[in-house]
Amino acid sequence: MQAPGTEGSSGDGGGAREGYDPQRIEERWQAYWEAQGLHTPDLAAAPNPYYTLMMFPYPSAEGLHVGHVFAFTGVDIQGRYRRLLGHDVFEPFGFDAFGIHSENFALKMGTHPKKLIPSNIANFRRQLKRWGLMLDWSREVSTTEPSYYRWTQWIFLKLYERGLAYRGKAPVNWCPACATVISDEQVIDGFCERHPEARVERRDLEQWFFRITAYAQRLLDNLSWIDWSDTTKRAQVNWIGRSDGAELRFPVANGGEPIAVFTTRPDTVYGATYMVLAPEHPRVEDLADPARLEEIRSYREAARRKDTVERMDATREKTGVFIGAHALNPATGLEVPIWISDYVLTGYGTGAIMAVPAHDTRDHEFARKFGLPIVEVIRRPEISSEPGRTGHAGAVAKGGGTEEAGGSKQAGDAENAGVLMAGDGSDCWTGEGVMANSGPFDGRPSAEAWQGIVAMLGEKGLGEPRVQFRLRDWCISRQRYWGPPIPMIHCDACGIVPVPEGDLPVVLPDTDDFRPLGTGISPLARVESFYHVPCPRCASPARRDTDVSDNFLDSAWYYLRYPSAHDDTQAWDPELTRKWLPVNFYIGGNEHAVLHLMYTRFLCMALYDMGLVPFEEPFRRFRAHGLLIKDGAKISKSRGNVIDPDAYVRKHGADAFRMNMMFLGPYEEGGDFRDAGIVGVHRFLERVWRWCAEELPRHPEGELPRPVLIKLHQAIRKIGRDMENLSYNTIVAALMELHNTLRAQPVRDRFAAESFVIMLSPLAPHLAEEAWSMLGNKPSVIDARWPVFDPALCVEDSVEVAVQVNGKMRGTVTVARDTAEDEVKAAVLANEKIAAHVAGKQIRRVIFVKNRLMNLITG
RNA sequence: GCCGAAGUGGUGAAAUUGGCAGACACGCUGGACUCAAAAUCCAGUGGGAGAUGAUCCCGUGUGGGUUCGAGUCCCACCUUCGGCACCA
Repeated sequence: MQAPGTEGSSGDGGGAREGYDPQRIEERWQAYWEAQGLHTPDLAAAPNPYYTLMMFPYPSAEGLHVGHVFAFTGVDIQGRYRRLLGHDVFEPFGFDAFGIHSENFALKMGTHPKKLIPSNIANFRRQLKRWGLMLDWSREVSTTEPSYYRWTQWIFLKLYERGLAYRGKAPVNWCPACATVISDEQVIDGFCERHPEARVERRDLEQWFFRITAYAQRLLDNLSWIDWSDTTKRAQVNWIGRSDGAELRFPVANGGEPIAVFTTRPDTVYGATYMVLAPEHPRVEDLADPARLEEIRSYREAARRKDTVERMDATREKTGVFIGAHALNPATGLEVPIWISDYVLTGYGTGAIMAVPAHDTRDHEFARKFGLPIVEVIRRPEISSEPGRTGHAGAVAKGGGTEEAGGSKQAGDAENAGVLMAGDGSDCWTGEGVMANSGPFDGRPSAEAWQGIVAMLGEKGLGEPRVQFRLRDWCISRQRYWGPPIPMIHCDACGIVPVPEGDLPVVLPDTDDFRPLGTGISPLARVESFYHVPCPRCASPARRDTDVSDNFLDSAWYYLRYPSAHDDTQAWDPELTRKWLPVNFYIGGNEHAVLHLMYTRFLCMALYDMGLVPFEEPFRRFRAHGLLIKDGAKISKSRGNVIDPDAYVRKHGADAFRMNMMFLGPYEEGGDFRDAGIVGVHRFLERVWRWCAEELPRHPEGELPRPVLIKLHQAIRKIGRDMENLSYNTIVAALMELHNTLRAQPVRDRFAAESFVIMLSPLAPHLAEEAWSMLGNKPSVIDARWPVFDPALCVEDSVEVAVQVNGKMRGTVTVARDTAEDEVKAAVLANEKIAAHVAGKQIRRVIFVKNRLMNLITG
């Protein structure tokens, strides 16, 4: 194909419209890029690999929305910038087409998802091409292709071999709207991530889990060195939730195994006046007084029925039942009653706690309600010793006073007995202090006693330090249809048997009967031809697992597949993987901080441990882009504030649309989408076009004045720096500023014009390509090199020095750069207006910052 | 409650180490061109005072502080947003 050339400027193309015509320019160059294969690197031969990645979407029927344009453009700019720096850039794309979203849509339309996906994908591809993204379409992947999910299943088998996939019965999250179990990460404040109205229920079901908790410490440790957005890392730190504490064991009063608790405050053990077990704790029935069993069982039943929202509500009144048994406080040796209450969670720590009502607000509330003893063991430090805190402490006292009126009398009685009963919540001190009522530890700082107490109990075999993580294992099975079948077979004789690798893929059967019933049994359990299978081990009739795996497993390894997209002998080619991975730069939304991004890191570490990949972190650099909202609300179909990108592209062109997105504000902060600025960007591009098409050709070639040259080199330096920091909004501003300056010059300077066009090209690739040709270059500008600035030309010859008198701005003086203090002072005093401010006063002191400021202090 | 980010003109925003607050745009006002409009171009545009001007005062959420000098640093508070949260 012939290069489109500069017909726009020659004006001889019959019917060519006057002026900047984005539609025509953009479509022409897109066709050229595609025909030339400019976005398809030779992965095996490329000497200088650079892998940029955007989060692949699920191909919905609505098409891509502005949030996608915003996210993808930010990645594309990086890709184009790296290419101009001389890298071989690989920027692939694919489709996350499995999952509940696609399936629900298909159910709504009464069609099979398989039938809907191809047209949706075609529409996505059309949009993405129209936006001018530098995507390598030759290596597109779709997670629903058996050639892809074969390897998803293979990964499942690898994890199983390694003991990282296991089947377990546990209370799991059941979303009634999804009609399947979901993972902890998909539960947001007790509601389903996908259905903000659906309260998540707890169900006891046998499920497949991935042992992500085995990697908790490594997932945490590596955060210290990976180059990721801080916000994302912090979200992961919170989610992993490491607590440093101790496991303490409380002997049972009438014999039997001691009860273990986890606590972060072993220093308060002398104040543990009772114990609480989770209602589901396995020892409850053994320990309980048989006379109380009925009451206990009904409490357990009530707790079981509560959904996640209720159970997580920390404000609701404490409930509980005494089980009629006692344990011995391992420090004091005193008998303490054992209760059950649903404020203690099963599945965290040991599912049991020691209750220290004097120093834990929850235990305090519980003790107050049930009249349990409260013993102070840590003296609160004197508030008055900290001057800055008076106001704060006053507010607390006031708040406490209004809450509980009857508290003070009890406190008085208790004090007589040598025990302090707290009058209200403010008397429950949860901070550090000096030990009291704690035997040999009295008088010592609590922070110090912490270790001593653990050591003392350790000697008696009743405790030791322990680290606890909040992170739970990843529940991977889904009772739905549209996903990769879990490659496992259940045999009555052999138990669970993995599908032999050679039999992969386990193909998802075609069926029109895929509606989920919400019974906890997958739709695949209704497809006999699917689940009837001989046991691979003993050949007797067996049954396939009828669940499918979580959609997030599909996306946890897609980045490994792109370079090897066409390899049907292995999931990824080791050679290409070593060469192109880890991904150099990944950009995506922070809503995936603990979902996709955590799962992907876990899986990568596991694959690394198995020797299947040569790195344990998948993404060298990750940046979270901001969330794009509209009128202060999240963009969503249900809110009816969806923005159609195609309409903007039709009206202003892809270049203006891309650039406007980047001009909205800081890329990593996101913000409100508004189209008010797009006309400004459009006007700017129009001026650039006119400059290259009409103005520059009229100007004589010549040298730019030195100040303009300095501006140019400063702009090159700034834009390069901003590219590294993703400060796209200031790049747009800098380009506009530079263009305003260059355009005012009546000469044509080749370096300046080309530098400008090259720096414009990552943001507005089509116009830049057109301009590149109009400047007399051969396409493509993609193959140009980023301009290099001259540091000597980045500093002005003369500078404006700000002049202050007593710290107030009184004017400026212009002097040669690096002029010494005396000379500047002379210039300042020669300035009448400034001199007027010091007239008749003595200059006591002069503050001078070279090239910037002079501040005269008078007496 | 814990952890973190942010608060700047009418609007989106900018501002190396503390050193001329408001770059770049949008919008608005006035002007040029036009029969007229659109488009384009030029000028102005934080608030107040000053007859206009020179000039002066105020101004980066609130209140203090450090400093010759604070949008930037410190302390306290208010508001908004994000993560975690009956996690022991």
